[in-house]
Amino acid sequence: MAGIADVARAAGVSKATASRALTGSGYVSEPTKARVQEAAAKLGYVASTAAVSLATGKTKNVGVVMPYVNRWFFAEVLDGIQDALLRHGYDLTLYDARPGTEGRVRVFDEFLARKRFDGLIAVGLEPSDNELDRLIAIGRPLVSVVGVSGTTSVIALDDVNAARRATEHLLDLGHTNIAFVGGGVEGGAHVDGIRLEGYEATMADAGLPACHVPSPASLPGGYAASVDLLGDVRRRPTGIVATCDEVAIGAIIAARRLGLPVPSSLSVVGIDNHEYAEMFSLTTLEQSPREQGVHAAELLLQRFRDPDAPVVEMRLQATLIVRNSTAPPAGIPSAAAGVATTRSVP
Amino acid sequence: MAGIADVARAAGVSKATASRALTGSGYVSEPTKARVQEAAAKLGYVASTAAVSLATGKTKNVGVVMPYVNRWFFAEVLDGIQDALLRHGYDLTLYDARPGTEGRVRVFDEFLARKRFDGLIAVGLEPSDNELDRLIAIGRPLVSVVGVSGTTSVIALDDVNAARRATEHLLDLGHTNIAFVGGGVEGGAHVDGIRLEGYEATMADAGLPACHVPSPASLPGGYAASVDLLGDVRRRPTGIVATCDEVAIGAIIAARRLGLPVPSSLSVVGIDNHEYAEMFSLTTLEQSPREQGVHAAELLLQRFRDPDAPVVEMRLQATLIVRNSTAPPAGIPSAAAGVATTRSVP
DNA sequence: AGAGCGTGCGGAACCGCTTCCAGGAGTCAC
DNA sequence: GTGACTCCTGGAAGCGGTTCCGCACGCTCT
Repeated sequence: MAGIADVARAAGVSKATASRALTGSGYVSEPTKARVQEAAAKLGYVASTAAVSLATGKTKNVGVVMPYVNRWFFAEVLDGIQDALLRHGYDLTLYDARPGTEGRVRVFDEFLARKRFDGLIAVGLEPSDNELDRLIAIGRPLVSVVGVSGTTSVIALDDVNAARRATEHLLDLGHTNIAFVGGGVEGGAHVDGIRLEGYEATMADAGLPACHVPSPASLPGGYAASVDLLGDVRRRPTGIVATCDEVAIGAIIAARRLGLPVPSSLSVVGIDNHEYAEMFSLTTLEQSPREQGVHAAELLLQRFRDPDAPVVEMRLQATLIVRNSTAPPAGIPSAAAGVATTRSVP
Repeated sequence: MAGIADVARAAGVSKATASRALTGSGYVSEPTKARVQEAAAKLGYVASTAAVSLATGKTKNVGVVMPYVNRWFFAEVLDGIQDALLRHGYDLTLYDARPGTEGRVRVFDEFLARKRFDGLIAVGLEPSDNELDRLIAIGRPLVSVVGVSGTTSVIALDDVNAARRATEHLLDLGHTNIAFVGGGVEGGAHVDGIRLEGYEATMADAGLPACHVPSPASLPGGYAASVDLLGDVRRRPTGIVATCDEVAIGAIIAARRLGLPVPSSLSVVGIDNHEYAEMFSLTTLEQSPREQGVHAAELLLQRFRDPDAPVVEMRLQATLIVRNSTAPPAGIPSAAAGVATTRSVP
C-alpha cells in the first residue's frame, strides 16, 4: 500500500506539497503538481479514507435511513440517491430501520451515533419523537424524503393534491360512486392517510359521499380489499381511487377475476406510475421516486457547501397519465373519453 | 464531542487504560473498567470510526456491489445482508454497478479502490475479466452471490437443478409440449441462460423437443413474450417453464387475457417464490434470496475471523411449492393432480 | 532472599493524512 | 535598498484512537 509519503519521495517533494498537489488546495507550481500526480498514478496511490476523515473531519459519505429497501418506492428513491451521490464522489451507507424491529433501535442508538457520514437522508422514516430527537442530536445535515415537515428539509409528493386530482379525474368522467382503497390499516404508512383525506375533501366538495376501503399498500392487499368491495353488488362503485399503483393493479386484477371489465364497468386510478402501470394500462398520477432521491441527495450536497442554507420544503406535483383503466361510467358517453389513451400534462 | 481523552480524565485513568477498558482488550481491573464505562456513558462517548480505522486497519464496514437495487431479487438479498451485518455491528456501504453505465466504471476505478470496507459482497455482478481482476486486486475477502465460481466464495441457487425440477414437475403431470420463457435477450442475466440449459437437458432426457421463447426477466417482458407465444395456436404449448416468477406471472396474465384458463388449458411454473406468487397461485421453485444474503454476510464475517478459511461454494437447492397454476394437460386426469394445492418438499 | 511471572497501569509512538506556520525566492513600488 | 506582496515549499503539529513497551506491584517457587 503506497502512502502519500511514498508518493512524496518518488516525486522529490515533501508530504505537505504532495498533499496539496493531490487535493488541489494551496499553492503548488504546475510542474511539481504534474510530477506528484504522475508519481501517484505510477504507484497506484489511493488516499486512506480513514486518515482523510480523521484529518479533515469529512467522510465523503452519506447515510441513508429507510424502513424498507425491498419496496418499489424505497428502492427507486435509493437508486436515485445512489446515482446522484456517485456523480459527486460520495459513498452511501445504508441503514435499515424497519419499524418495530430490534434492529431499528440499534440503528438509532449505535449506528447513527457513530456518525460515519457527513449528512443523512431519511426516507419515509416516520420517526417517533424520540427518534427524531436523536436524528437532530447527531448534528449533521438532514434531508427527508416523504417526511413530516418542520425542522428538516423535506422532499415529497404533494399527496393531498395528487389524491384530489385522481378523484377529480373520475369526477370529470362523470363518476359519482367512487371508493378509495388503501390506508386505514395497522402499521400502514402515514401518506395513505393523507391521500385519503385528499380524496374525502374532494368528494365533500363535490357533495358526494365518500367510501373508504382499508387495505395494505401492496398488490395482494389491494386485490383482497377489492375482491371484498367489488364482490358486494350493493357496495360496488363505478370508480376506484387507489392509494398507490400496486393497490390499483390489485383492484384491476380483482375486477377481471370477477368478470368486471375495466374500464367499461369499473374505472381505476392509481398514484405512482409504477413500473407495471403501463402493462396494466393504468391511469395514474405519476410521482417519480427516483427523482425525489436525486433531489434529496443534491439538496444535501448543497448543504455541505453552504451549511447555513435555509431549510427547504419541496412539494412535488404529480403528473396525470391517462391510460386505459378509466372511462366514463356505463351509460354516460363523455367528451373526455375521446382522449383517454394519450398522455396529458397537468 | 467527547473524546477518549475526556473519558480518561473523567475516570481518572490514562487514555491507554480507557481504551483497553472500552475495547475489552488487555489487562484492566474490574473496578476501573466499570469506572471508565460509566464515565463514557455519562459523557455519551462514541469512538470516532475514522480514528479507530486508522489505528486498527479495520473499518467495521462491508461493501456490497450490485447492478440493481430496485429488482426483487437484489432488494431481497440486500435486505438479508443488511440484517445479518446489523446483528454483528457492521455497517454496509452500497455500490451500484449497473452494467454499461459510466457509474459502474467509476465504482470499480475509484470507489472500490478506496477500500472503505473490510470485505466485499458482490451480488449478481457478472464482472468482466478486467473487473474481476480489480476486485481481487483490492485484497479484501470477497463473497459472491450468484456469481461465477472459481477464485471466490460463492452462494447461489443450483439453477440447473431448479430448472430441471420445474420441467420435471410438468413432465410428471403428463405435459409433453413445454416451452421455456426467458433468457436469450440482449443484456439479460447469465442465470437465465443456465436455467435454459437445465430445461433443455431435461427435455432432451425425456426425448422431447425443446422450445425456447426469449424474454426479458420482468413481468412486462414475460407478458409480451407469452402473448406472442400463446397467440399463435400452432406454437402454443400446454406448459410453460418460466425463468423467474415475474415472467411466470406475466405468462399467467397473458393467458387470462387470451382466454386460456390456468391451469386447465395452460400450466405455468416459475422459479423464485416471489412475493406475488401466492396471489397468482403460482407453482414455483422457491429460492430465498434473503437467506442467500444472510449466508453471504455470515460467510464474510467468518472469513474476517479466520482469513485462511477455505473458499466455499454453496449451491442451494430450490424447494418446489405446488399451487394452482399447474395441472395435467387437458384430457389427462393424473393422480398427481390430487395434491396440487399443498406444499411439498423435495 | 531473589528470581520469575501474572496483573494493572501510564507514557509515548504510531496509523496516514491535512494544514498551520515559517521561511525563501522573486517581483514590484516607493 | 527596503518593505510589501505573491508564489512556492518543507517541517511539524495535529486529528482520535490503539498498542507497544516499560515499570510497579504482589504473589509463588526454589
